[in-house]
Amino acid sequence: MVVAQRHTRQRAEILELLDDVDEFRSAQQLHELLRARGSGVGLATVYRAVQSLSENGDVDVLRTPDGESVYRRCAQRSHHHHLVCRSCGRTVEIDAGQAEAWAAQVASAHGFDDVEHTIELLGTCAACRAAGQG
Amino acid sequence: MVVAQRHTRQRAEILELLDDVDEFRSAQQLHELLRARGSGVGLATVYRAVQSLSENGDVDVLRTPDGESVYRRCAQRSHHHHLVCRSCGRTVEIDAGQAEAWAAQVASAHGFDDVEHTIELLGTCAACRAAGQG
DNA sequence: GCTAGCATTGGGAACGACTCTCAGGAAGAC
DNA sequence: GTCTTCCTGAGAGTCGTTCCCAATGCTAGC
Repeated sequence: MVVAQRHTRQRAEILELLDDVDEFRSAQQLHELLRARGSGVGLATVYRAVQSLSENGDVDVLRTPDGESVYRRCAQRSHHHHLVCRSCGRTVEIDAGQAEAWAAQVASAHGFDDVEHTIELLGTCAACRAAGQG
Repeated sequence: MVVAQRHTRQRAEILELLDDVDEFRSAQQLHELLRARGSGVGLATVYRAVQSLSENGDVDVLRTPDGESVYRRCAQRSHHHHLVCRSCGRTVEIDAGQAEAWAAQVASAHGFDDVEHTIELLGTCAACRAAGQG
């Protein structure tokens, strides 16, 4: 049976916040932002929400180098990858067709099946580079 | 001044263990394996060792989906990627020239500089597939 | 609108990976 | 052998995340 996803104020607030924010944010950051907006949503609830949202494919999850999970509501619901600015967090959604073809080919060359891939790009965007040099 | 890396029994044991093991292992697993071998190396020491080894490029680090860092001594010291069997952990080191060219090109198309990339492949190897089907 | 049933919530405790602290020990220079 | 300095190990601490459970509040049925 399908699990009934109840519509609650908390979940709505979290979704609304995710729509307002363009960068990847951790659950803790989202929690703080909600508090700053005057919402009393609990941390555990934020964790539960982003988890179920990511399971449904409504938000994308990334792992930061220090092991924190960060979440973002992406324009594309289909499979894609991210090019993230290490300085300002600006995120570009990229189609990874070429890299995926490569991944599939490499995998089959080594006799591997059911291959998933992790492909993320981290760089410095033009604006931050200009700001850094100026 | 260059930091002097002292040669200790513990570090030697950890390196030796890493040479014996072909799959990616977490610090905790390495610690257990050392204990099983009768070595009294402490967990903190294992963490310190793998950290400094990975900083020197002597071991490769990966993050498991559940946020654990896993380490492996690779044949190639130069930059490469991994194709890992999700079932038995068998690891193939792959040259990622093509994917890297793609990454660099995508990045520059969006005005990004100094791009690092994370590219890892996870699949089921031929042996495990055969075993699973049999 | 009221009620019952049940998923959701929230606060705090628990958990797991990892790091820090600090006193004792060992490696390397002389 | 002695001395200096770095390394070690046990346990406490940190931090992100999940669990627990009583209270809350959706939702459906009336």
